Amino acid sequence: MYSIDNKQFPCSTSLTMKYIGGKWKAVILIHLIKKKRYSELRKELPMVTERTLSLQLKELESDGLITRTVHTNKPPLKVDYALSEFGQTLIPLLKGIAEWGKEAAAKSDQVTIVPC
Amino acid sequence: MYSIDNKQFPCSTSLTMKYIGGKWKAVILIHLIKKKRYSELRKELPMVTERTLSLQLKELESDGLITRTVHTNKPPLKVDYALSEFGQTLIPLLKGIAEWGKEAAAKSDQVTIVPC
DNA sequence: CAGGATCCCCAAGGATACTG
DNA sequence: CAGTATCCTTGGGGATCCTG
Repeated sequence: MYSIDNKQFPCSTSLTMKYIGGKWKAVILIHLIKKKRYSELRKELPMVTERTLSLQLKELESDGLITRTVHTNKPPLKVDYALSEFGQTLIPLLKGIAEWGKEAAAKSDQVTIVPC
Repeated sequence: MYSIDNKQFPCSTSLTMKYIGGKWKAVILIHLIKKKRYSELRKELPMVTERTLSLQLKELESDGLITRTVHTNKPPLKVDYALSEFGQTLIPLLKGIAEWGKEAAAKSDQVTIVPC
């Protein structure tokens, strides 16, 4: 049994899901395997709304998975996001998740592949 | 871009999360690596409420990840749940998720390990 | 025994407009 | 450029009781 900030997680699986669960966290993390500007991230993830993206980034940062670096403080701002050392330990898992999705799409007849 | 039942998934990662995301799906799946009776599952997962467990099991079944087998139709019923062939392809990933959680708990100073 | 039915609530997430 | 602020919707999940 694990606990973070007085919230309980009954097993290691649920603990991992606290970090990468939710609708977009894993997607954002996998895009941050390469360090990226906020605006680049937005362009790559148009399906995630501004508000949600920035909330998720904050959570990921406070969870210690990513780092946020501000390069100028006079507008226009430049902000980089990247995986922290801790976040980098997730890379194999993230790649596994993406890979399984691809294979599942190929196998399952419930999934259809559509052009963007 | 993928689509299931008219819902859009922009990348393979989000597709995987559709299957194992949510608060309990991965936890339930990992417990079903060994075939199990409904009542056994309930005992092992006391933190998941009845309603949620049965809803999640239904979803997992309709997603094709698990199979449900009824052994008697006169009460008392006996029902087994197990990973389907498709669901079994998730096993390495599920183990990876559980494993990362353990290591994260050991490393992170935000996580505390508490007795049940 | 293995769930379904009901009621409820909160938090995740969406849309849009605005700002240091 | 990189976010906040505000408002709103929805559905995931909890608690409890009931049933084939």
